Amino acid sequence: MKQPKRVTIYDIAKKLNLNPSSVSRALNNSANVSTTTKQLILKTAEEMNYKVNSVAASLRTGNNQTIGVIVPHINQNFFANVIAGIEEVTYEMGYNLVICQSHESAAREVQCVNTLTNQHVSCIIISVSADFEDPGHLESIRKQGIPLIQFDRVADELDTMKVLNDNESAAMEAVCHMIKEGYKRIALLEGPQNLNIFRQRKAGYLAALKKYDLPIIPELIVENAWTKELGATATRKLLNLSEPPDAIFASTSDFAALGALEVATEMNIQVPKQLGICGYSNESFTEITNPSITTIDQHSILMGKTIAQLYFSELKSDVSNHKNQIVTLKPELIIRKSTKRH
Amino acid sequence: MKQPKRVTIYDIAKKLNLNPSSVSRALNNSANVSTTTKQLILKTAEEMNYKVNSVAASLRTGNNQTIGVIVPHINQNFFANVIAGIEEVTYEMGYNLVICQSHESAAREVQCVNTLTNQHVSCIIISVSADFEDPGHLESIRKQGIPLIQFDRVADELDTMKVLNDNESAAMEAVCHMIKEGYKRIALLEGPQNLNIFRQRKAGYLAALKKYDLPIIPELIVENAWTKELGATATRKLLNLSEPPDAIFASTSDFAALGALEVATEMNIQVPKQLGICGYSNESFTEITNPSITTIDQHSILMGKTIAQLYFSELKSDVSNHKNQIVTLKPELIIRKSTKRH
DNA sequence: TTATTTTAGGCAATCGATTGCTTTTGTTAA
DNA sequence: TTAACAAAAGCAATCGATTGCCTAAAATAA
Repeated sequence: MKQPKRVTIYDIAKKLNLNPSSVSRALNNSANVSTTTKQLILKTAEEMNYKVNSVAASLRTGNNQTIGVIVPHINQNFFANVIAGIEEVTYEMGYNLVICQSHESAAREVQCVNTLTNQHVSCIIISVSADFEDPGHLESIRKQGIPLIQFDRVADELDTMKVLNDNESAAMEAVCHMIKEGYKRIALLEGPQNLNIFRQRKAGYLAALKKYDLPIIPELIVENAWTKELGATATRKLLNLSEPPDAIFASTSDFAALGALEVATEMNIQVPKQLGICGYSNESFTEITNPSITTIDQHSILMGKTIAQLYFSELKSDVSNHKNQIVTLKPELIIRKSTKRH
Repeated sequence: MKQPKRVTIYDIAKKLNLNPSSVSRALNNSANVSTTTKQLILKTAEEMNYKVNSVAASLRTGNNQTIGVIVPHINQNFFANVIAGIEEVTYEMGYNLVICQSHESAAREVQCVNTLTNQHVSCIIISVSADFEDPGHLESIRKQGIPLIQFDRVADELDTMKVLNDNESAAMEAVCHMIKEGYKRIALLEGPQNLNIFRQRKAGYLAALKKYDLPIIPELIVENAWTKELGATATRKLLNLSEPPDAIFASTSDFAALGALEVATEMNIQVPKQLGICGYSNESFTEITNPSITTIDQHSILMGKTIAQLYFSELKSDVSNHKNQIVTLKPELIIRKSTKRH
């Protein structure tokens, strides 16, 4: 492919018999250029269709106004919304986003981190992959001196900026709501416990049981029921127990809740009368299932905005010895028909 | 924020008493470095935690292995999936994506184009915003010598690479299917006609009517029914006509179809018996509504992959006078309950 | 052993914008 | 008219990696 040579400040300088430095100053509207020549330069730049080469500018200034984002999948509602929220703020500040997907693979996550650090991005925002174990690559980000913000799924032990959801209290609230609705044998579909969010949701579930003096029944706690299919399988198993649960808290996702609902419908078990179902994430479909599914909204767009704002506020406050801020957002329980017994 | 100085090839060269050029060659595994020193350099680079500065490399080589993507919203299923598809291929090739949202605003789209061209991205991939009118900014991309790929929503008149959906034939197929199911007064919810995709879908609708010798009834064609709310409003209006339609083709989106379904349910009109409904896009919820909604799948991930592959194939074929390739994908009609009368 | 060819590595320019410092020009005050 | 100062513009180094060209050293051939 042909690459026509692009106009540089040297071309403008030569044409006007000026020095490139003056052209640069004029374009950046900085001091020491007379108004007349500034006008002239701007006009000529326009005429010659000049576009700044921000790669060169980045190299010189060491600041590339780019933020890297690493998420498991961009085509998942939650992450897509978080990114949209981040972008809303960064765009206003003239920053760009470079987006990478880890595809839930730690190995690929490491590669993403490398590409971003090589690019000298101004900041890296990450939500770690499902098989995350070793935070070595995250530490290397800090070693490079690049600000790091973890969100949602984080390496707890790492001292970085964080934007979190209060999963524990949200889960607790959800389970308490179910208990108040009269459910007594509440099953839990849990996610991989190496991820903080799933540990917290489980903790919330246990706390709610404890609060109401309900027993913890191990056979009602099902590991790794993350997808619709796994949720369905787990539900089928649960409902075939000699003492089946009267409610299911799909702490992993709304998809698992949907799987549960489909199995219940298929087995002719009435929701919410015979079985209560609560999901997690407020996916758009939860509103339109029959019955609609009670779930937890994570305010994903707000989360994105919060993340970006955190970065810019840190950027301004150049106090050298400050603590890494942790912001926790409160998710919201959305009560719908799938748990309304009364 | 503190920015510890990063290790450069000069640091490595100094430490080993070598020339930076040798370090560069060793790191790039190019010729003219002995195996011994190459090993030594790689080992030292590793030890010193060296990371290439790809900004500097980009400036020198003029190739930054970055592709810019501009879409209206990244948190819309179709676009999120297309991007995921693009990323799948570009990642393999060692390219990065810079993603921008136009938020359906032409003005903002122009700004996105500017940021991307300033960054000298290797390619720009775009699906234009809803209020798109003037392709000036797209032409400027070509003037800068940056390859441009338009997809889905495109400026027809502009000679660029394109990846399209065959909206017309898909819409025609959908409407023919409805006619075969016995629907006779089929309404159309249409989108902004400045966008090619909506013009094509309308054309498909008209072609189907023509094929079966059905009359075109202007009062059954509703403009700008794009969202769930607008779809609902339009449906309410349609169903209150003296001669209401017996089917609705929501060519704008599944959301409009969902709005239609909700209004029908609310008015106690049976779907599909009294009213057939067909959407567009195969959003995940269409499968789980009651009844499930007939729709058109656009193979969005495949589209993304196709776009990326198109870029790389063009990159290889450096024939200087070639035509801009146009790839058209065939969407797939997904027949569900909302149109199955028989 | 000498001549010739490879191979390894060094030198220095380059990509394009930015910026501290110096010089020139212009303006004002003495 | 000249000195003093400010404003405007020029000079040149810099950011870090890459690469064409050149030289020195090593390997091979004569």
